[in-house]
Amino acid sequence: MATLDLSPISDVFRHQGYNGASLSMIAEAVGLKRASLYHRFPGGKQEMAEAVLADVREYFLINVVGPLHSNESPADRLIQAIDGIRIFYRDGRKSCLIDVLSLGEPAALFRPYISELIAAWTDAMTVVSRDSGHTEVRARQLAEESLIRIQGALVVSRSMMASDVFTRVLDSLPDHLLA
Amino acid sequence: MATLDLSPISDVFRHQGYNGASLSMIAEAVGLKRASLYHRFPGGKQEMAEAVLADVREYFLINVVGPLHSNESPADRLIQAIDGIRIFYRDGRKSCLIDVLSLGEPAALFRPYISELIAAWTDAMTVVSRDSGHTEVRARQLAEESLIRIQGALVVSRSMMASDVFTRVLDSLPDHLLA
DNA sequence: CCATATTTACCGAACGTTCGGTAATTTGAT
DNA sequence: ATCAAATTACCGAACGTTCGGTAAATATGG
Repeated sequence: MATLDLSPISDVFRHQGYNGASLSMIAEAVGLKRASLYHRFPGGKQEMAEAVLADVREYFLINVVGPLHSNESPADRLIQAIDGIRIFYRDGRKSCLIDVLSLGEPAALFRPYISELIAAWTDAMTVVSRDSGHTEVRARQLAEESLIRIQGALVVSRSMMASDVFTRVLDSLPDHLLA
Repeated sequence: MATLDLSPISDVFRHQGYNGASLSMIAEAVGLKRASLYHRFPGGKQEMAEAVLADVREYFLINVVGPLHSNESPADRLIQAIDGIRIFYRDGRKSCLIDVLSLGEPAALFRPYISELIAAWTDAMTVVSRDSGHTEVRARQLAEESLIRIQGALVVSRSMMASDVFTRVLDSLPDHLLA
């Protein structure tokens, strides 16, 4: 059986975007020939991207959204979630699929997946912020703001090749999000 | 003669990314045949992107950086700059070349241009923040933070197709940046 | 008429995808 | 446990299309 490891494919999409990610790159990344990819993904490139998105979704539910909903203290929950985020983005060295897959005409194919991902993430941050003492409305504002800062930090640190920008934003999250 | 209008090319790059922007798309956008582009841009696709970046740079220097350095009040300066930003990004409906051109392997070609653009922008916001009463160090922090929030808002509002996210961030800029 | 601008026609390479076929593995009946 | 049958995994070669780019021919304006 040996279900294929999706993270090399994820890396290609995150680094190249959807259009920029060629099947040759993907095949080389997973150690298969181009044709063999169609055994694992009969739906072709689009199915590969969808599989990667599902994989990312699972990671986020387990390592970010899950911790944010636990019954520990808001501060502890947020610390765990931040760790999950930091690891996922490799300290800001890896781009975000939300960013990268929302470009060009292929974006339409993934909008539903991406919207759901953003919603789950924002909701979870809203919960931990509210639990720390903020009103529901304020908590939602702060959660949205946090998502924006994370995405912005990823763009800026990538375009300047300075990953400390991302690290700094992550470290400041508790102060921004919690009462 | 009639020097070519670069904004259609800019739009293609911003919507599709560098890899995703094909010469066919660009040719159609400017109303020329593919081959004719090589009369205007002997350097090919890369020269087109560089020309667009130079065009963007000029816009920013005139409509964003310039106003931020004027001798009006910091609040008035910032308002003018925000207008320049809002128009440039069409209320968040258009992506940022800084984001889009820092993806994939072609990113290396544009890193110098992009770094300079970011530096000029950040410096200008630092000036207006310092002039409003903040210390140099704090002003620089806030300027960097503002750039991050703008870039993040562009990503989020694009991926959710909700341009109000971007508008809200722009409107909140004076409160964040000025003392 | 001349030069510049634009076009048509074309190139090799890479694209995503399909297909026929071959190892390798799993299954099922003995 | 054995061995043929069936299934799974993978590959090489080729498909038609589009890519970025070039050369030769035509159109346009001074």
